[in-house]
Amino acid sequence: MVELTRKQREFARREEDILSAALSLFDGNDWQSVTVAQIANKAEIGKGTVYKHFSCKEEIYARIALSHFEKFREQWPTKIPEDNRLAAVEQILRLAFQVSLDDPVGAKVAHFCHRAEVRKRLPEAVAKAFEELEKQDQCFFEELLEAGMSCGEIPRQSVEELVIALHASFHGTLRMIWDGDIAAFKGLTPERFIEINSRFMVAGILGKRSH
Amino acid sequence: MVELTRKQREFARREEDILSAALSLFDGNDWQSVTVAQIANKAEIGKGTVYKHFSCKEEIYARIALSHFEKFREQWPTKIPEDNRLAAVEQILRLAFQVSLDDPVGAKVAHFCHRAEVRKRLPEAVAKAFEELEKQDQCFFEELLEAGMSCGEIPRQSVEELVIALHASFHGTLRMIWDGDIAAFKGLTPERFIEINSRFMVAGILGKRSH
DNA sequence: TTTAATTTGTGACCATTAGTCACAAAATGA
DNA sequence: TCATTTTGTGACTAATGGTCACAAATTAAA
Repeated sequence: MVELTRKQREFARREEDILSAALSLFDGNDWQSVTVAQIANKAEIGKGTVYKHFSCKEEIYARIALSHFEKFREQWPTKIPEDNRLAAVEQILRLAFQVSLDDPVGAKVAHFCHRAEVRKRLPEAVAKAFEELEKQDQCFFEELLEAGMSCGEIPRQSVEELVIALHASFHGTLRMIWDGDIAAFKGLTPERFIEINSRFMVAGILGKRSH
Repeated sequence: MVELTRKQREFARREEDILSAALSLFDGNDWQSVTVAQIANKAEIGKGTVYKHFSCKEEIYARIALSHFEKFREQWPTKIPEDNRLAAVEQILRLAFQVSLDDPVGAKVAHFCHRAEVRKRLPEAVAKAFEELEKQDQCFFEELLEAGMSCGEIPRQSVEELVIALHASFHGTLRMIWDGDIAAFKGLTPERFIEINSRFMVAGILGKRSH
């Protein structure tokens, strides 16, 4: 009985070893070119062993992404101020950006996992977990915006459309960072880039709609 | 003399054949998984011949991307109305989106070529051509926004920061389309997605800035 | 204890694919 | 007619994701 547990524990620990080896190797700029063999090497195990834990390379990505989402979830505010929903929206936006800056590897891998082609390759259960997490976040955000509009803090507009637009802006910001696009703007740091876009997003929420 | 020209013409025509074969194969969703062998096959030539025209696969991408930029450039407005710069900004924004919808393959390939990793692999001359085109577009856009602020149509703010934020929103919008991210929003067409984001971007230009 | 069954680890091996190269074919020029 | 240059080609190489037959270790049964 004790032996069985020990064996299971060691198996679980090996899985952690693989994930942390992957994490450390993904730290560079061209993380996508890290090979399974390199990960196995770093974790000091055979390549075949990796596939005893993960069905494919994408599942390693997915596990790192889910762990990133969890970090995000841990810092999610439990209580929303009743008197200033706009500030709450801005707070969550900035929190999301901050978490991405704090865990850059997890964030860029997570964003990579958004791609339809990647998702297709994931095991059913993992893909489901992704969808669930996203849906929850989105619902929460929608309710918050709705509440803000009800009490007049945010101009009345389609909540669904606003969420969609904020999504695009958010994704665009992070993807430009992870893909090295912001290098085109000389001397622009990720921090300042995020600051600029956070403010733009708030302006977009408050701005006059055409049509 | 005539013979030489004919040979050169045929060589050039073969290059076009390769590019158009690539274009037609990239039409599917997983265009990145199209192989050089498939392209050669479609163009009815040997694989080695492809490399007589292009130094690497990325250069094929780059050529398609440049041709896409050209299409964009052709429709670029020659004259900006002096009395309504905001409308002109919106017009160019929508033009950029429209060109991307009209030439989806070119657009997604062009966006892929933005990635730093891809650029690194391009021949010097091609990379230079990219940078040049982008710089020109950006300068033009900056001047337009500056003019709009001067005559009070657009709230006074940092032009540089505004351009950066619009970039992020624009990139995010298109990337979400090309990467299949908008499938998460049930029934959302690319057209409507773009419409929503165009309006959000205008709202962001006009909206109240915090700080 | 001994033996069978199950779990876990492994690297040689397979399939695929970007890119190379020695050579073939064709055109050009002397 | 023959040499030189240009262009075309597919077999070959290297790299990499993934598989599998087998080895080692653990557990269960006899």
